[in-house]
Amino acid sequence: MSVLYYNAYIMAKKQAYDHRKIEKKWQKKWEASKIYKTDDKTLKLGQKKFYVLDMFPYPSGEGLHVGHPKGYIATDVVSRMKRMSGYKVLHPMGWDAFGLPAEQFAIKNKTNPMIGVKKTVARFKKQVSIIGLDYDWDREINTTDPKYYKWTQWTFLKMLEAGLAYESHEPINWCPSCKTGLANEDVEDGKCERCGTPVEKKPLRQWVIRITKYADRLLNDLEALEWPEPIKDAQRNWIGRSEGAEVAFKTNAGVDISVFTTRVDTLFGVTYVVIAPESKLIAEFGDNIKNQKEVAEFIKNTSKISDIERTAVDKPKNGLKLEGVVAINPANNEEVPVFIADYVLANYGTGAVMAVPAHDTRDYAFAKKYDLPIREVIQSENIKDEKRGENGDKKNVDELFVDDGVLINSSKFSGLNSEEARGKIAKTFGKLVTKYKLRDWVFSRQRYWGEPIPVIHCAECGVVPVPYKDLPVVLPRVKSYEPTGTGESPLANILSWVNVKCPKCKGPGKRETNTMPQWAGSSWYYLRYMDPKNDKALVDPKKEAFWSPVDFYVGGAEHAARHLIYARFWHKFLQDIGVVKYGEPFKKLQNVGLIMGEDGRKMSKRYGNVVNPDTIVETYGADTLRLYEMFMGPFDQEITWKTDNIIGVRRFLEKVWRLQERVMSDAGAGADKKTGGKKTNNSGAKIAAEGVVLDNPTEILFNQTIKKVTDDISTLGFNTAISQMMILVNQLEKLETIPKSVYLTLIKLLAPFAPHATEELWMLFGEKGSVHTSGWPEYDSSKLVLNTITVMVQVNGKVRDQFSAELGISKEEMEKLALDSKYIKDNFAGKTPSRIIVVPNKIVNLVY
RNA sequence: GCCAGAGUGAUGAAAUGGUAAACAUACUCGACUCAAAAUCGAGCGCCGCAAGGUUUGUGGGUUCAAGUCCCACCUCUGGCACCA
Repeated sequence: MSVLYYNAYIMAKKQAYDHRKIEKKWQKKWEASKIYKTDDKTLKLGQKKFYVLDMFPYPSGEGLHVGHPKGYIATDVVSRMKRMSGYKVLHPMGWDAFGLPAEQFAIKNKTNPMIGVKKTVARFKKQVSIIGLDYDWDREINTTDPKYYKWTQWTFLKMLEAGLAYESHEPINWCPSCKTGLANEDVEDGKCERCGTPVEKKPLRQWVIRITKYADRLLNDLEALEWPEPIKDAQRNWIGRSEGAEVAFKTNAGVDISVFTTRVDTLFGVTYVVIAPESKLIAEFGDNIKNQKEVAEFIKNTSKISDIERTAVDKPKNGLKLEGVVAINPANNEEVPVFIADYVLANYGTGAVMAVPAHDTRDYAFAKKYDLPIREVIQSENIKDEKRGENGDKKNVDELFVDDGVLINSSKFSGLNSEEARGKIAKTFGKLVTKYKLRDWVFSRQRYWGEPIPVIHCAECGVVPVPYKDLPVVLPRVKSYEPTGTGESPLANILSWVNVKCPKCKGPGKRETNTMPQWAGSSWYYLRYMDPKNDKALVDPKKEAFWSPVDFYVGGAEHAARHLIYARFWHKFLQDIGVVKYGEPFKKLQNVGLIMGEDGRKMSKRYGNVVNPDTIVETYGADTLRLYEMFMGPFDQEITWKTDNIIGVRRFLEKVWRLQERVMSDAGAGADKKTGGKKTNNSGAKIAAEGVVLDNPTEILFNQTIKKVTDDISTLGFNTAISQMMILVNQLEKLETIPKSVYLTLIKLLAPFAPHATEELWMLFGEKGSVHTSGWPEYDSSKLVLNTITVMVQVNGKVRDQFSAELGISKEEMEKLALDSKYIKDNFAGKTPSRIIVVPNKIVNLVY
């Protein structure tokens, strides 16, 4: 049915469920009565608390599409259910608003980004509000608020004090289009994550955070987290721990080349050594290098090509021999040549590798290209000698074998397997070490719209932190937000801001003009919600102790290796300096599956497939939108939006609405308080006096529904929770009368999903207060199974017949009834089964 | 290449090793209606008029019993990737 048509239909049904009136009314009332406000005047440790958090959004100018609120609705359902269950609930919302999108908007419109952010926040908030989410808006935060970023800067200074923040001049990832340096995490496939431009290497002074110091803790503490395994794996992968060995190769230049390898068992197979073109060793070799000119040229050419070209896997490896330099393999004292090559990375391991072409794909390709010797030192345990030349001569063997195996040609280590050999060889010729792929966090951006890094450069004193009392260092207004592209941020042009006195010597100083990356503010925002107005501390320790950790965190999987790593790191640092108690910020994490456009592509303006939630709310209602997004499919799964399918949950809500006409007082409940004036007829009064009870099958279904909805919300099986309620409603529809207590229980179960309609019905039945602060229903565990059961008769595991019986029927009785069944009599008369398996109350399997 | 996840009707999907396809959409037929919509009723994996048979990516295995557990393979999705 078309949206237009449905509109007309709604208009015609004035008597019926009118979501427009109901939803606006209750949103206003809730706002006025502040029923969702989190009261933290009294916080007792041990009190039932639940902190449920959405990854806060970046309020972009485009506004919401229908996919954005999916996660918010889920946390809303959980938060409402927990509130009804008697928990003290914290469910806040805020804005992550520093960074490029807001800045680009500012450049385009020549307005201060603060103004742009205000506008987009207002729009965003309005869109979120009409969905009826139960946020405590008194706790709203914004990362661009100086009162907020004061504490982001404060933490940076603490890191500086702790030696975790340092200045570096190493070449970093540089996006020539965004004109800023990027962290490793901001580079995807060698391209800028933001704009897709291939990233270049650029030597630049920058602030870097020593996140690598936390690598092992970040890795080990993953174990205890209730996070989806794929996300944990992504983090493990990103941290990339490898156990290996460092071995020093002496050179004729008097400088050792230290190499890192995970395959020290192949040490006897080294036929050359390769160092990264950026390696400092090259300078240290000095005049020993005879082909200086070519080397300089090679280095220059390598630095020019972008990372994306350089790291393409199938790209031929380029290298150059350092003439005049030889390294000595400590294992056999053999002299081997030294190369520089683009396939060796300067910032991993030691920036130098020992090349074993017989047992490493890259070394093999390089050796083939430059015609270098290949020496086999590992043999497969399975394959015998068949692949090798006559007389055991392995000199010209060019077979590539990369697995573990048995050592050959390795003096006294020959015959050991790879694993044993690694330990022994490392001990003899080097040392065991652990390396991580994780890189230190490049923390400077040469852009305007970010938190100023609170340090002052003084010619006399060097880097001087801004005194804590002078925080925040407020981002000044500028005329132009354009990045300069020179490696300086636009802030450098505001001399009145830049030029300050050195806090130490009172001499002339200059403010740092780099700003922090977008991920800074979001690394600790969940702590600020606990205590949003505190000007004396990042968070009050008592409040932190009460609310931490976040019990349930919901957001997109794309943050696996960025926000979620940065936040964990930041938190651990705050733990180390005593600001927070626990080592992990987010106890349980759940990913939202994306909602795709009807054409199966990502929802985007570009494809014209964006569905706006406002339209859906206007046409079908917020409650319907909420139910639909929860009913679509498994929560964490990517799913295609289909406006046509919304009608199903809308029909369900209307059925629930209409059921109110059949509601009667329960047995013994006395006169009905009022059912909205609808049930005052004679028959109704009579039944009310006598009371209504459910028949056994419905009563069982009713209790099963309470159980299933309760369980499913906890395990995020929202879709099955809703279908269970649909089953109950379909059953209740068949009844003449419904006990009021049953109906009100249904309303409560539905309340987290459809808060407006249920609140209206709650009121219509004259119940006190709000359904959302009423208690969560409990089920009668003695009434979960039917008295009469259906037993299946199987032959060799295939269902052939069935019979009904009383619950609790004995095994013997079941067996007898099965043998008496028609199918068995017709087909197996007179035959005795070789085996009979009886599953109590369920199945009899006869094996013939 | 490495790591992880997923393959079930026309569609979204459901199923503690125990009746596969619940719930919902679409579709077909019927009731109501001058008519349409809404609503209600019936049907709806595949083969078959029916009785019945058969079905969870492919092939094997474990089990009385497999969508579910194990092995191999195919396909798709996501993450990582010259990380030594």
